[in-house]
Amino acid sequence: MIKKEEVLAKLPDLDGALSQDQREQVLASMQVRTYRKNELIYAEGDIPSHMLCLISGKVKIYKDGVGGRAQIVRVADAVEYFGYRAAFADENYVTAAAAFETSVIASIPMGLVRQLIMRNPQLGWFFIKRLATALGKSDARTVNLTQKHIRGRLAESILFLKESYGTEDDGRTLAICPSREDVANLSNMTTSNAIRTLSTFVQEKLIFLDGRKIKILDEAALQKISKMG
Amino acid sequence: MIKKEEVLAKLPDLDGALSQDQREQVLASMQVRTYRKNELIYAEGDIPSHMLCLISGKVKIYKDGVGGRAQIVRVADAVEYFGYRAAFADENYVTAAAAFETSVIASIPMGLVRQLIMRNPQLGWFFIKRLATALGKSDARTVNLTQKHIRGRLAESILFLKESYGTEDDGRTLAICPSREDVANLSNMTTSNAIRTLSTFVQEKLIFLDGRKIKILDEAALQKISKMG
DNA sequence: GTACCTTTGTGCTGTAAAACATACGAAAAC
DNA sequence: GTTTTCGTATGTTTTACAGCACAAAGGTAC
Repeated sequence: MIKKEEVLAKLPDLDGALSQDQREQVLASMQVRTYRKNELIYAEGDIPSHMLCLISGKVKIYKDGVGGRAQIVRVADAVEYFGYRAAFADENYVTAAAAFETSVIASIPMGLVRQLIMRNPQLGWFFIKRLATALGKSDARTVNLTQKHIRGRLAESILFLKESYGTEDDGRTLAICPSREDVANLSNMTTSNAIRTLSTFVQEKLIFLDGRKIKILDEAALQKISKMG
Repeated sequence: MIKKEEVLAKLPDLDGALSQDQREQVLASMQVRTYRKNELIYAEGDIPSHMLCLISGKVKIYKDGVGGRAQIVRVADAVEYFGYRAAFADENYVTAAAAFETSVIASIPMGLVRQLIMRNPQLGWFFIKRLATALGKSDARTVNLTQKHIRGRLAESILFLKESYGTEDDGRTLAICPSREDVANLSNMTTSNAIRTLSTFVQEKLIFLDGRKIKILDEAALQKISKMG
């Protein structure tokens, strides 16, 4: 069982935007839950009643496309807010979210978030910045996934995972251990091709694989492959 | 020459968020310019000093990808604000914008926009909603462009153009006349394939072509093709 | 332990779409 | 008025990749 007090210490204060009073309001109405590995956090079509905050763990946000193939569109790392886009756009969720690994997530009623934004322009600015950044990334992703060839997409995904989740102490082994299917869903390819192309990367000494662990051996080369397409 | 007074009448007041005072501030610092067909409005890497408002005309926002192939990521129709994402995200432009056809565009200094948002939460909310909606569309676009086959992508683009720009009085002829290259850049395909696939759509009586004019003959079928992939 | 299932790895085949080639009419440049 | 350029159109070739099929390895249940 996670105690709210423990979360309290970790909860980011939305870019310093909240007053002590508002902060307490948020804490009072906040719920905390733990999700197991691969557990669904919300599904496509769900009503986005709460904003979520990833206290610890890792989360993938994905869309199911044609023929059941999933595409991971975003990921969240601790500590980070997520799951608010649909509510702001006045839509139901068009994506689903699931835990990459065991994750602790706090939820805050969207109604309260809206109230706070209306009283606190700095908080509004916080979300404007986050949304604008995410939109830029999404646009870049659209072009990368459509125009790059399979090797370029895989190289990009590996760098994306390093960027998003960081590395272990050696600075080269990715902090996340995704299944081959997750890699495929990030890179817009079939699992077969993710496995195959990872293998050729190993042969070319670009990466080293140990089960699901991915160690980057030649980042410069990966960047080149990613850039060239 | 366009007079500011004419623009004034058309300028949307940002969802009714502005006070009369703020409105006048905007008008005082606003610049208006006309862009010719295909003229560049801003380029990738430019510094986004101004927010833009499309008073009349049509605009495409696109990214140049691998091998000089462009991908249209968004379009703007009159009257609509655009070109603010990069400034909000504190980045230089990662996209370029050009006029589909002759367009009149007003520009407002981003500094003023930021000031107004900080004083006016409702204005912040206006942009949060717009950004959140755009992000949802961008995510959907990512999946559609990557997973659908060429016919599905083309069908989707035709419906997207109808959605975005509407039709002539007959309710079936698209209000925009894009070049085959524009269609290709919307649909993530080569110009050759855009031409070829448009031709087969004509043969199948789904659409009728008259130069660059596109008339939708069987919207239900197009929707089915778009959905199936 | 055995049985079962999931994940991973590899080879083969068919095909969608890019690349290439070529042609033609219309607009633009001279 | 001629030439050049550009947009459109269509046929052919090549290739990257998805879709199997199948085997091995690792987990989990009993």
